[in-house]
Parts: sequence; C-alpha cells; structure tokens
Amino acid sequence: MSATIYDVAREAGVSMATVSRVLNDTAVVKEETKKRVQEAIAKLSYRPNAVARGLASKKTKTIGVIVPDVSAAFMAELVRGIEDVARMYNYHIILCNSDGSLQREIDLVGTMWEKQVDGIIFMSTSLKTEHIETFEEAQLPIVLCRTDDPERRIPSVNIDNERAAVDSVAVLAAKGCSRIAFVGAQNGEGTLTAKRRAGYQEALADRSLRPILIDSAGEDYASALSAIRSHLKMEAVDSILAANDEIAVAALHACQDVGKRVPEDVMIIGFDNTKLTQLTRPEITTVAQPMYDYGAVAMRFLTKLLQDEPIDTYSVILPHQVMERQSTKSIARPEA
Amino acid sequence: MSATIYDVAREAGVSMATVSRVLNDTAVVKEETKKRVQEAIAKLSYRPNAVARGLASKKTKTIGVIVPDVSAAFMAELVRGIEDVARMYNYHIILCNSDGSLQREIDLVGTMWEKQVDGIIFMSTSLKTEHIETFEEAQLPIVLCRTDDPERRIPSVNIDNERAAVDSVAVLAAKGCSRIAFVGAQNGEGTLTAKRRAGYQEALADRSLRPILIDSAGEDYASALSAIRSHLKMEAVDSILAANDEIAVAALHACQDVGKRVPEDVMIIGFDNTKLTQLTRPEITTVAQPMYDYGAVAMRFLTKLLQDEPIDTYSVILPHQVMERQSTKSIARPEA
DNA sequence: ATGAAAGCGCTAACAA
DNA sequence: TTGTTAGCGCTTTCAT
Repeated sequence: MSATIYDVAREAGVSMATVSRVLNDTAVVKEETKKRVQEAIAKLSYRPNAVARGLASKKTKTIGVIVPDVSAAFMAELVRGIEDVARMYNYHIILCNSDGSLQREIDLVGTMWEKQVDGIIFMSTSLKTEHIETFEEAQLPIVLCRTDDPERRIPSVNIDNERAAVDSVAVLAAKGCSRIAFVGAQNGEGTLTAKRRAGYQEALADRSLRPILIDSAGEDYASALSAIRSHLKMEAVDSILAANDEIAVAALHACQDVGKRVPEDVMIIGFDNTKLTQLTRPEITTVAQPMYDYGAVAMRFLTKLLQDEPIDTYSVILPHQVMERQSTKSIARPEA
Repeated sequence: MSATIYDVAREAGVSMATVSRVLNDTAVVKEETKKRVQEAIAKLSYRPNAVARGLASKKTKTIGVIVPDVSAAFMAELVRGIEDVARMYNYHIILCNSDGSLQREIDLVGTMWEKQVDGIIFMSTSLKTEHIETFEEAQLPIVLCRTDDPERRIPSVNIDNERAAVDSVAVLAAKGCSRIAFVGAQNGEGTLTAKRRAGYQEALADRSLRPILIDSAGEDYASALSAIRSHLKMEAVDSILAANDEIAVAALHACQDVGKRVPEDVMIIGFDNTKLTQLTRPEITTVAQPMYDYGAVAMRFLTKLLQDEPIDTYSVILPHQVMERQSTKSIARPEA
C-alpha cells in the first residue's frame, strides 16, 4: 500500500507518465498497456499519494468548510449536505468551527489557503469588510451559505428570511390573529433574527397592526421562556412568531405556564423546522428552512465555480415553506 | 500571498534552509537573521504551502474523521469535540460520512491513506474483521470512538453501556418499580442498544424480575411510539427504560395517549441526555453520555499516539451519569 | 549558524 | 501511443 508510481511503472514495464495517464484517464493509452498497468497497480496495491498529486497539479480536491459551530441546531445537516455533494464530485472537506469570531474566521481563511484547498464554503452571520478583504487576498473561490452579504459581493445561497416572516404573519392573520408578538434576541444587524424581525414588522405595518416585540436575552430556551412568561403576564397576545424553534417551544411552555391554551388562546409559529417541533404537544407550526439543501446547493455552486461552468445567478435563493401543524390549527367552535 | 520560501530567502538574503528553520523553529538561528527573515515574511505576506510541506515531511497535520452521519443526533457535538482538541494540537480534520456502510468505511480508510492523513478517528457501530484488516493495511494510527471492539484490538474511547443500563434499572427499582420495560430496536449484535439491553436484562435477573422487552421497528420516534402504545394496551408496566431519548419521548407520549400519568403511573428513563429531554413536560430522566468528551478524549488520545507519548490504557472508559428529572420523581402521596 | 543539494511522489509539457 | 524531463514548494541531511 505504499508503492510509488515509479514502482508501478517498472512492474508494468512502462514509464511513470503512462501510469499517470491511466490513473487520470488524461490521454489515450493502448488497451493492452492499460491492462498491464492496472494489473501492476492491483498487484502492488498501489494508491496514488494525493499530497504529491496536489503539489504537482495545484489542485487538492479538498474544500474548506468554515462554520460557526457544527454542533449548533441543524448545522450538522447543512454540513452533511455539503459533504454529500462534495463526494459526488470527488472532493473532501476540511471542517473548521469559527465560533462566529471574526478574527478566527479570518485566520481560518488563511489556514485554508495554506492547506491549498480548491475552494471554501463559508458560513457566518453577516459579512463585514474585513471578510471581503480576506477573501480577496486569499484568491479562492468562495460560496457563502446561509450568510448575509448585504451588498451581494460574494456568491451565496440563502432563503428570503424577510419574506418567510411575512408569510408566517399572513398565516396568523388569516386565522384571525391581530395581537401578534415576535420573540427573538435583540442582537446585531444583518443577523437572521434581524431579518425575520424586519419581515414581521413590515407585515404588521401592512395590516396596520401594532408590533409586539418580546426581547429574549439570548436565542435559547431558558432565556426565551422567562422573557415570554413575564411578557404574557403583562399583556395579552393571540399569537407568537418565534425567531427559531427552540424559542417556539419556550413560547408553548410559557403559555401553558400562565394557563393559556395553544392553539385555542394563542397560536405559535417557529422557525427552522427542527425535530423539536414534532416532539411537542401540540406540534408546532414552523417555517421549514432547507438546511440540507443549503449545503448541497452551496457545494454544487462551488463545483460550478471550480469547473468554470456557466452560472445563472450569483445569489441563489432557496424556497422556504410554512409547515402548518397543530399550534396554528383553527378550532371549530361549537355554536353558542 | 503566494510567494514561495525561495522568495522569502532572497528577500532576506539567506538560504531557504534558514527560512525553513525559523518557520519551524527546528534549529537555532541568530537573532538578527531571524528578524530579517520574519520581516521578509511579513513584507511578502508569505504563507507556507502545507501541501509541499506535507510531501517533504510526510506529515500533513490532518486527521481523518469517519463517522456514520454527522447530522445524526449529537454526532455533531462529538465532532466538535474532535475539532476543538485537534485545533489545540494544530491539526485539521477531514470529515466523511459512511452511513454505516461497511464497504464505504473500508473505502474511506483507503482514501484517507491517499490524503496522507496522520491518523484516523473512526466511528461505527461494531467492528468486524474486515475493519481490522483494513486498518492494518492502512498502517495508520487509529482511535475508535463510541464504537465497540469486542476483542479490544484497537485503541478506543467508550462508556460502559451495560453498566449504564444497570444503573438506570437501579434508579427505577429504588423507587419501587417492578414491572420495568425496555424499548429499543431488535437490531444486530454489538450495537449500543444491544449492550444496553444486556445490562437491563442482567439487572432484572439480579432482582428476579421478569424482563419486558418492547421491540420497536426502528430507533426513531414514530416506530417506537406505535410499538409502545400497543404494548401498553396489552400489558401494564410501571416504568420504561428507553434505548435512547427519542424513544423515551415516544414512551412519554404513548403513556399520555393511553391515559397513564408520568411519573405517577409510569416512570421513564432515556439515554443520551439530548436537548429533547428538557423540552418535554415532564422533563425526562436520562443517562448522560459525554458526546463532546468522546470526541475530545479520542482526539487527545490520537495526539498521544502520534507523538509517541506514553499511554496508560488502550481502551478508555468515560463516565456516564443518570440525570434524574421529573419523569422519575417519586410523588409524596397524601396519607389516606 | 548557515548554505547547498537531494529528494518527497506526482503532473504536465515537450519530444519522439 | 509512449517516454523524458522539469518542476511543484518544501524539509532535511550533510557540509562548511
């Protein structure tokens, strides 16, 4: 298993160039010699050394994946999408977590250059100028994934988050809700939550409804639970749009805690269609984001870039879908 | 950003050997020359090419991670543990999914060899002879992670699954349960579920209790739900030990469906301490498996192997813990 | 303390 | 159709 191409050449009585040719199918080789080479390869259990190959060809068949945290909800599914498509095109992925730190993201792009990856799939919250500069310096094909680039300078794959929030509000409004609250952390610009909040506000303005913003300290269950619970005690709402599913579950429990029934008294819609939403009772209506597809499409996009295939658009928008479940089910009320 | 070591050498007026020395700190270099070299590096924004380095040194500072499916529950956390420790030791990881297919696992080890990784962290269900043969052929340091090797031929990191099941039964028994059921898929030998079932049976035998095995078609929510529901209609149980948390949630819902209260009528214990268990009401008691630690410890183990550090034991057992929550809470019953 | 030179295992002109 | 020959960018003896 550690013979070199030279050993194979000698065993088959040809030159290493010929072996290389049959290996890469890069030129026509007489059927008979090809067979001899293949036998030699089998006999010696030869396997090409990808590192040497990478040095000589300046292509490593490896792409760098920079993600805030693989272990975050559903990120792994996205990574799986990347890996599946990467495999189809004979690429491998080097996976790195940035924890959302700008400095680390920048460093990682540098390291990826050192590793001579053929391209990068980059995930973060929102792009800053430092990112752009780093990308330009690295001179590597890069595809953004589930990451906002306000000025659309870098190829990217996304859903329309604002639109998704607008759609969710529409569902609620259609069921007669008018006191619609939004729950999410009040964090920076350009984050997913910010976009969703913007869509929510737009949709409420269109209907001349008063926005009810519930600011949870973080995007996690615990902080959302207490924020919602205390808000519910102050002010009645008939529906809650949550920035993500974990918050939606918190909303459900908060309602139960203060004696409100879901969906009879309060309707709830979450975001992301994680497994959670089907393991609660009632099951929670949520906006399905195609996590796997994010990855798969981004990787496919990157392969196009790498092979100079024609590209239709540099900012791909994936479809989203409001998955209606029990938490927004209209109840047929018995006539009085 | 694409100067070579040769450019740096010329810029600093030294030989490339000297540049290499300051880069790798591999020999003493006069303070002054070192400074000149570092300036040249900065001036040219030089970055060493890791591929060339790998070819010359035969070390790539890359390790292969073979996992059934990153997107499976909590696998990502394990991978995160690997990556964090890898980073501490200046390694990067190439991540691949095998979907548990033996053929693919074997192929992947080969590809990892081609990529010249310095070592492999391998995850699967149970090891077969084909695995061992492949590992030997590859001649690479390999650490098994959360993967059973009945004959302990390969270094590994695990918890004691049988013992964990025994402990769970003990908790139930201590609360007065005697009709204790186990729910899990009736799949192959050497799987996690099989180990847990074995522990369950052992613990019941010790107490002269009759085992109640509920066989769900798969390890997922839906099949477990229907299996448990129909079993509950046939036979009363006072507690359920589930092979994993998803099944535990199914058990909870099945009980609710047939009008049993948890924990008053039926107590439930899950396995894995996933987030799910805290998002149900009641919250579910579960066996905490250190997913992150599996990865972190396995990677640390591998670095020891790679640096010939002394090893105490080749099969590391990590601690588990029964996290008691509401689903096993003894209720103080009012005196009659 | 530094330099010269020989590879590492492969690809890719260029010849033949 | 096949072989010869330079590299790719670095590490690593071996000299000096």
